[in-house]
Amino acid sequence: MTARSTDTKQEIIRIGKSLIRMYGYNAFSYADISKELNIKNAAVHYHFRGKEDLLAGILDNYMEEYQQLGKHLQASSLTALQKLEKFIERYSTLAECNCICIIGSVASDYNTLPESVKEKTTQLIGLAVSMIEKILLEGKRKGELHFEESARTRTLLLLTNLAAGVQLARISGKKDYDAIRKAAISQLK
Amino acid sequence: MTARSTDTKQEIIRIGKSLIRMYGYNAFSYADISKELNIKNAAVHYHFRGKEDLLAGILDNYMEEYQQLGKHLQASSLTALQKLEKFIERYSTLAECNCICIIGSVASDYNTLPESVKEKTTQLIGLAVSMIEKILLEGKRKGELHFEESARTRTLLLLTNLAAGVQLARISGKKDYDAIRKAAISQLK
DNA sequence: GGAAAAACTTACTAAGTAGTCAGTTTCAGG
DNA sequence: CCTGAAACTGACTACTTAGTAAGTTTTTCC
Repeated sequence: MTARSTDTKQEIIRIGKSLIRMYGYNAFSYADISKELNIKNAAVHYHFRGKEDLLAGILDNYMEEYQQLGKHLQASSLTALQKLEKFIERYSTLAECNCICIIGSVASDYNTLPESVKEKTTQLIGLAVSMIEKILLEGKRKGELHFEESARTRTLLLLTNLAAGVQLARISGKKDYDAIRKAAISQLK
Repeated sequence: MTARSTDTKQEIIRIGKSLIRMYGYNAFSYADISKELNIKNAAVHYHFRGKEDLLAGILDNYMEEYQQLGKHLQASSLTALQKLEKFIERYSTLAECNCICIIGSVASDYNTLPESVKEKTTQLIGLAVSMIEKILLEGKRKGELHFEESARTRTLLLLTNLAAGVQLARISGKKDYDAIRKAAISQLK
């Protein structure tokens, strides 16, 4: 909104995060960002030399977000199930605004991403997986959650249900996402 | 390869199908197709007036493919589990060539697709879902497969595991896809 | 208040995009 | 063999893209 503010860089990332989940890496442009911020596209280039630098910034931001969420959940007094539901809530929010998750977005566009950021996508997924894995293990230990496969495999099953669930929700509607969400949770109880 | 052949139109669709699963709708161009076929981009426009017509052709082709597969499986003497594995095999092939499935591809790019083809994506997913649903129902009836949720919900769980599974495989490797595949099948036994 | 650094604009480039149209080649059928 | 339709080429357009360079405004801090 207000140009020439000290947090333009953060605003660019904020809008970039939204655009990449809404349209994907190849379908948004510097013009989309500069228009929304009422600045010129050269100003965006001032903060992020190239599109791959912007993508790197966006991914770094998501990693901080995930790490913060992980710490927050770990320090909380919630049950494992409640922690899991807190995480899943993020996806429910996405399903409501026709967005897909950042993981599904970069995974879909992976073959077109600049080499310099591919490694970051691996790290991001690693963060998300280990966060869920910890919650599942805690839940199993405390007898709150039940599953037979390894915690990692269970994590992958849940994460793919959610990631593709919000993708599907765009086309076949939010009801399908809700069915997936409920079934995925009840499988773990 | 050979230009001026009578099946240029089919060749365009063949290459388009590959490109859309490899890079997504927004990341391939008429130039990619014309180069591979050694023809000019105007020739591609001769067969498909615009990119949205090409996408429509690609989706129609996938629908035929699914319908044919559905009939073929129904007429076969395979067990429900074997039918399911035949379907899942398609995804394993995708995971090996860094491709994602057409459903995940159009779902990821959905917000950027021309309005005229959005309906077709709904139909395509409907076809895939009902095909798997039938197999699951048959398996349950014959006592070969076991699940508590509705067949449709079970179908959605499986389809999302597979669709996001091949997406994830691009980044974190094929091992994760294999773990998902095995777990998803054994859940139904 | 003045200098230096940060933030931004103006004005541009080069490349790639889908798409058009007039003309040429190829091919099938009478 | 000739004609007409189908398939394709050559040469273009209008537009969008990421990206750059030089100059201007704003902010910070001594």
